[in-house]
Amino acid sequence: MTPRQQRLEQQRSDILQAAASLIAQRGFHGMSMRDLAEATGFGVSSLYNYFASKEELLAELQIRAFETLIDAANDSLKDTHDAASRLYVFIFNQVRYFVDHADIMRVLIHEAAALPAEHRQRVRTLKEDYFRIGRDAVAAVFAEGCGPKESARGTVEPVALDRATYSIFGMINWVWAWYEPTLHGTPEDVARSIHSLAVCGLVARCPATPTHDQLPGSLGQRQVSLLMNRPTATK
Amino acid sequence: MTPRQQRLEQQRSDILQAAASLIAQRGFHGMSMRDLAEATGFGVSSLYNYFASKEELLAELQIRAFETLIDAANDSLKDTHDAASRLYVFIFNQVRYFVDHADIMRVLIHEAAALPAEHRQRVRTLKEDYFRIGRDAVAAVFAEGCGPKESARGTVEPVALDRATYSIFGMINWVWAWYEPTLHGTPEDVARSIHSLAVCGLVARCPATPTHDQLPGSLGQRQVSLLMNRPTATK
DNA sequence: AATTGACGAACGAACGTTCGTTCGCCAACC
DNA sequence: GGTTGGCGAACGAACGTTCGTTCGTCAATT
Repeated sequence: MTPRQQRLEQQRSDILQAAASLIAQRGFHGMSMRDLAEATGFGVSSLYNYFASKEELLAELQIRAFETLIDAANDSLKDTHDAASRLYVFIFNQVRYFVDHADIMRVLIHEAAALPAEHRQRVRTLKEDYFRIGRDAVAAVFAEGCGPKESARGTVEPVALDRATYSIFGMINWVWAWYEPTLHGTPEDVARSIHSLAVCGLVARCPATPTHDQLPGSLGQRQVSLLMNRPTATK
Repeated sequence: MTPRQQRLEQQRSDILQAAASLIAQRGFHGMSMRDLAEATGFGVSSLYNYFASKEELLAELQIRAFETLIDAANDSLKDTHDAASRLYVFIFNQVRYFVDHADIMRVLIHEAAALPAEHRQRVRTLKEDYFRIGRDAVAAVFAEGCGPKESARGTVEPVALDRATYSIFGMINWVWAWYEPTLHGTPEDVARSIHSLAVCGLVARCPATPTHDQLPGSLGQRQVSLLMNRPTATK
């Protein structure tokens, strides 16, 4: 990659990052290209040297973010094998992504509908891929059970599995709406709370569940790449 | 209330309902007053006979909706006393509201930031009221435990309680993003899945928890008033 | 019972502003 | 010296809002 292309790519990333921040605050329709120009230091028209249109910009933002998130999840999961821990890793991966890139995550959650029809399908596919990863992790916990042998095993009704998976996604995704580092503990605390709720609920004591001490709590050491660096760019 | 005022109130409600639908689809900034005029059959300028501005309209929409939701929750809870059932009732109340008024709920979740500063405080207060209702229900389950006596009782760390409550809200609030009646079962199914996850988690068996058969499953018979009827107007 | 007049409710047209986007031109770099 | 990346100016369209006006309705006055 020539330095020329590198510079271009860097500035595309900067613009996307600024756009994410503005869109997170005001919504896609609430951000104007003039706002974005001011935030990036470019002139309005210069932005069109990097993105064909405002909608293309949104599409690229969402696609990159989802791909980064999916890759990070796969990467985190590849060394963990027992069901409960895998679920924790999955949860923590996304919570961490949230905390590091709150703006982007907010855009991902809010502005799917603002995409032009052509790009919507691509994002939907990515979203389904991501959902499947989460659902597999949930299904494994379901199937394995947490108790020694007395707990129920086997398959679950698919619809119920979907509902449970969506609910767990809900816990994670909702983090953007409330999490304040100074008030609500570390990202690890949040991930543990969610994981504990998902596996054991509010009240149950689930003896065979790995204590959270045993879980890969320092997962965060491998820093997720800056949002906009595609996986190929990080190695 | 004169028929004159009644008619006016009715049309205000109609406009708000139409606005909710449009805002749910396109976001607040994505809906123009011309869109709203077309959807309601009014001329653009006539809308200003009912609302002072676009922002006032959003504020009124959110305030009415929250008040309706809070009243419905309090109403549903007043006859239920054991902790687990109260949590179920709370969950189901909101899930039902979701299913009946998906548009409004979506606006409630997405467009809080689009409010002018003056109205934001009012909505925030309502939101905090509602949060407290949910947190009390969660705290009671926490404190009471579900098992006979071997389960832990007593108070929980407040921060952990908040995290758990927010997570449960997350499950409920995320319903808007995925629930499709033809795919995912009845609203009762959804509420039961969430309640089960909240109380018992994915795998634990929690003997003393009331089976869902015993829970007020037919809560839905008392239909929540149409969104826009303020509590004072329903009696 | 007919006339009047005040008023609520609707409208189309137009306001000034801001929107996303395009164009032509200029400076800097290979 | 051509290519790239930058800009201000300008575009038509759409934005939220206001304005002057009209047209029923209905109570009070004749």
